[in-house]
Amino acid sequence: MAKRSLSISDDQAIELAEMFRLMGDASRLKIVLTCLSKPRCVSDIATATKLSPSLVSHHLRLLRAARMLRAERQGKQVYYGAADEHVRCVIADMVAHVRETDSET
Amino acid sequence: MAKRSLSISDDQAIELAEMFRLMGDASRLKIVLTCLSKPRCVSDIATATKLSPSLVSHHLRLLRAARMLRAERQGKQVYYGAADEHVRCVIADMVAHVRETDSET
DNA sequence: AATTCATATGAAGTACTATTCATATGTTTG
DNA sequence: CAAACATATGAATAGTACTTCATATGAATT
Repeated sequence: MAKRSLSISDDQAIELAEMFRLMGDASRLKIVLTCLSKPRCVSDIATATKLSPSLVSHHLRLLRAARMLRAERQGKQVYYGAADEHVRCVIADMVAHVRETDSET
Repeated sequence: MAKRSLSISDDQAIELAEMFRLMGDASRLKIVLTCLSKPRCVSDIATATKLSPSLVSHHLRLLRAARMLRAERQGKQVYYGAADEHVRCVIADMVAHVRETDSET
């Protein structure tokens, strides 16, 4: 494996930052984590995160627009889950990494 | 290794989100990436990122406060680098992951 | 010690974003 | 079809954050 280069273009930086920015809000982060392991409907996400359904819906729209989450209607409910396996992995890994770092000290 | 649980406390979510938030700005992300592989002085970071020294300094203060970067004075210059090996790894991995995802499509 | 270079700090303005409340859309059930 | 439920959307507000410009601090050199 070659030495990792960390230089990126301006466009890449902006795109990358956008993904981080979405995770950079506690409400959104909790929402993402809630429906990452398995799809969850909006009201369940709201209950689990203790956020209002309206607020959850607003955030879900952003996460959906960024292709991080994917929506699927089932009757009255709409289920949200990771957009794809890769997204799931990336996010799970990021969280795991940061939690490791956090629990050291 | 047990099945990864992704549930986190409110405090953890806030702390985690704070780290993501810092990476969620293109200017800051570029700054971090610039001085991650080896310590760089402020003016070099400014040149590399095409940002004003003043702006770079402002952002460096935030990154330093969050213990992501570490400052060391050498004469007139102040060199900034990863606060520790773990931080370097976490950030490099996050970037690598996201770049993989990005280059697929 | 005065000047010059490098970095830091402070104030100000502009823009953005999270949240709430009210309302609308869409779906099922009686 | 009406009522009830789930989700989505829109407007308004309040708090925050990025950036710039001016200025200050700190270090080296002559």
